[in-house]
Amino acid sequence: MLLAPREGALHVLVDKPLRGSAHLPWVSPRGGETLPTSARLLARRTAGAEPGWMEQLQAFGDQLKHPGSASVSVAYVGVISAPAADGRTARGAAWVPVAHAGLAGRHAAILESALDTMRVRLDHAPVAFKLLPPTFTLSELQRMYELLLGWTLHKASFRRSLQAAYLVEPTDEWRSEGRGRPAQLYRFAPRKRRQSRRGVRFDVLGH
Amino acid sequence: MLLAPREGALHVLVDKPLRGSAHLPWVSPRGGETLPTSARLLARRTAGAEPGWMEQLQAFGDQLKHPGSASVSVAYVGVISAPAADGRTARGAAWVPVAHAGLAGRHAAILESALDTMRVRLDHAPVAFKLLPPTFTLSELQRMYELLLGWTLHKASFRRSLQAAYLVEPTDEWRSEGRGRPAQLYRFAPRKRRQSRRGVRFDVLGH
DNA sequence: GCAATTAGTAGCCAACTGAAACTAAAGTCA
DNA sequence: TGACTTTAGTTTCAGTTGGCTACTAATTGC
Repeated sequence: MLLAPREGALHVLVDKPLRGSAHLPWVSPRGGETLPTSARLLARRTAGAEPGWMEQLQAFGDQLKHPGSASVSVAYVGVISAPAADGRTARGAAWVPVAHAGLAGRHAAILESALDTMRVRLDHAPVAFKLLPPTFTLSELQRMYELLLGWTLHKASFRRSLQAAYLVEPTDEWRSEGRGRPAQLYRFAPRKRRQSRRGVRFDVLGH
Repeated sequence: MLLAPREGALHVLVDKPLRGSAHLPWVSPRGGETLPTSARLLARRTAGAEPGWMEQLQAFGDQLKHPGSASVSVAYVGVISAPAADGRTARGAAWVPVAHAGLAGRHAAILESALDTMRVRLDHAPVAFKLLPPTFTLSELQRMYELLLGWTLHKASFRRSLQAAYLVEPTDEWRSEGRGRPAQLYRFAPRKRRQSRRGVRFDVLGH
């Protein structure tokens, strides 16, 4: 499943057949390919670009047909940066906003769970950074996070925790975007720091 | 991969062949079984009991042999409560402490990653509660968390966040364990509450 | 009665977080 | 030129969280 931030909304790449409902792109891997390679090839073929970040989601066991020969689908999520996603997509494939994906029941559930997983991974992998150019303004970074998360963040808090984590460093360049004060450009430059052992977060054990 | 808290330490169930190094139990599913069913059957066969909690970890693509026929291994983690794990294990299978599992390189890496994943899920699924009897003392609950996490927690903080999350409710029973003050028994009774939208946790984006 | 042991609570302090209000630097337009 | 708008970035404050120490409570063993 491929996601891309386009025109201020998160989009998902779907296959729209001439008749029948939309579904997610899939492929049956050829011999000699590893799973991640297959997924990347599928991305390149359907979206015309390689994802900036990609991770395995889950394996689904379809009906197993013969003893010993299991039929398993392995789902991946990938995210493609906006400019790369503007390349040409495969015939029949189209970017649609995740809010109006119009997928059938099962595929809609996969999409929901994929979004949840991607949002959790956002805390652990530099997904947002891979979707931005090498240097970016902090407002761009925040807008990217908000787009991926689907909700808004507070500017001061966002910058404070970013500062505290030593993830970015300022360059000496500034960018003027027309109106408003020019913004300083930053680059992703994480510095190692010891991970503190947190307690248990009972509050997210939601039901 | 099956885990169980036994004698104050987290144990993992390994297959110990007569010669060669230990490895994790595995199975090639029969026709007509779904993936979770296969995993539960494997658990019952090797550990003699069903896990109280089980989730899919990851799929590994081994070398794909023929076009169209992919060979994929799907890894699961499960956790079995202490009494259930004391049943009879399959021939050649044995519970060993995770700290001294003595697995070969690739399997050792899988174990490490499985533990990490399980510890993250601990915040999101009632893993610890499924490993305890229906009623339990708060000290038992804390010890279970510490055992699964592998580090100690602070009593007061633990109880405070547990209280704030409305996850347990007190019964009117008390248990005396020999020496010391008797402990009140609690039961797992999560009450719904709206999930607040947290900001971004840059601090866990470790490298 | 008194020490030892385990359960449970109170309160302090530092760190974190959300919100609002502020300053700063640019463009727009009369 | 100078008020107004827009975006960037900082400061401050108050409320919450989380780790820690120190306390009280109830039981057994001697």
